[in-house]
Amino acid sequence: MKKEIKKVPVVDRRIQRTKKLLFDAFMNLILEKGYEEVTIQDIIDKANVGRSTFYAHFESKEQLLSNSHQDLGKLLFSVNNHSKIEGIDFLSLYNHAKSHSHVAKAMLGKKGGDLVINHLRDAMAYKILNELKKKSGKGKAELKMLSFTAEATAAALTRLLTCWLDDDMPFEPELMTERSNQILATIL
Amino acid sequence: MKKEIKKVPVVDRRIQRTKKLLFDAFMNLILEKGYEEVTIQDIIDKANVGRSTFYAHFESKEQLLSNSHQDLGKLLFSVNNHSKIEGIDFLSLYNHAKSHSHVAKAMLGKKGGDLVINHLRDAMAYKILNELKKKSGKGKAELKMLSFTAEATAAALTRLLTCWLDDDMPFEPELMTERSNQILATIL
DNA sequence: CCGTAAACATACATTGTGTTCAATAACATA
DNA sequence: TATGTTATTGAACACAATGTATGTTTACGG
Repeated sequence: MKKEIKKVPVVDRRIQRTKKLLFDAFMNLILEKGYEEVTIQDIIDKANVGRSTFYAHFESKEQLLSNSHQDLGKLLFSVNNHSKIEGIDFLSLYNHAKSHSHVAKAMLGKKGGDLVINHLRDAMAYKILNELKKKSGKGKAELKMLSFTAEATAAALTRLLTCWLDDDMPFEPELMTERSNQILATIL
Repeated sequence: MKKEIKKVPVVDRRIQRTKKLLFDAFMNLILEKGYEEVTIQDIIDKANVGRSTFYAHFESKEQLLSNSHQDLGKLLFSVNNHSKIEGIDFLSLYNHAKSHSHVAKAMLGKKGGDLVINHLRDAMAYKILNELKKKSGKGKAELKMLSFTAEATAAALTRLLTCWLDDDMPFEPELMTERSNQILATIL
């Protein structure tokens, strides 16, 4: 048999470099002029990358964004091994946001688009609804109002995070976690 | 004296017609393909209005939108003469949304942009913060957290409305008002 | 009916988009 | 280090939307 050992798909360094250049340029441009105003032309200019190179990797700025914000989503609340409660790990969320505040502000701040924010909110709503279902009847109307409640609560929690970021994180993650759990507790 | 009675600045019928054509076309286009996708070209095509005519009245689609959504904002919660509480008149809000559901969905639904939604949320947050200030200390940190709470609550209430619209208003305005006031009560 | 002003068609320069292609440079690996 | 592979480049292209300008036509209000 031939060498089947090296199955690790080593990513070409050029690709890593290009993607990082594009992503960093995008983040900075968002903070400069706001998500909507940033064009692909802006990005490739600032990154100093050929036009065709951009389209070799992404097909839009949305895709360039969502490429890297999936990691965020996962890291934030999908797998929280240490937490016994299977709810949302707000402390990890706030700590992670704080230690990557530059990117976090670009993605979730007021200059950023609503794409990532809404995605985060939707994911939260899904989790919350699951929790709510456990503690309630199964009537059709009741279930619908329950999902509205989940959506509203997720919106509140997301807003709390984005305000905190936009205000340059004036409180410690621990305090924000406490406040978040308070809000969550009022509806559970 | 001459006739000073008719001080009403009668708006040229052509202007009214043009603006209505553009606005209606815009609303329908939003519901068809989503706010971001709609171009000015689309709007003037569907409205069957000359390109230069559009720019004679508006300088962007955002302005075309905000032109008419100010009325909405006012009608919703700025002046509520009949309500004794100087809070937010949710019943008027939901009733108004229901009786103009086509426009309301275009402006606040998931196909609509986040421009109007965020504006509504901000206005709510402002009102809520004022209420909160009355019932709390004036410490600097305390005030800041209070404003976060106001923002979060406003986000929740706004989300409740938009979900209700997107779900084709499955409950009566009275019930939604009750739920809204419940949410508000938990933080006041 | 008439003077005014809105709407019109048209043209134009500008900018961004998305794709193609041959030439070049950087890469992984042997 | 040599070699085959692959990412990147720059240029060109067609296309669509933007925003502005102009002279003409149309419809309004008085």
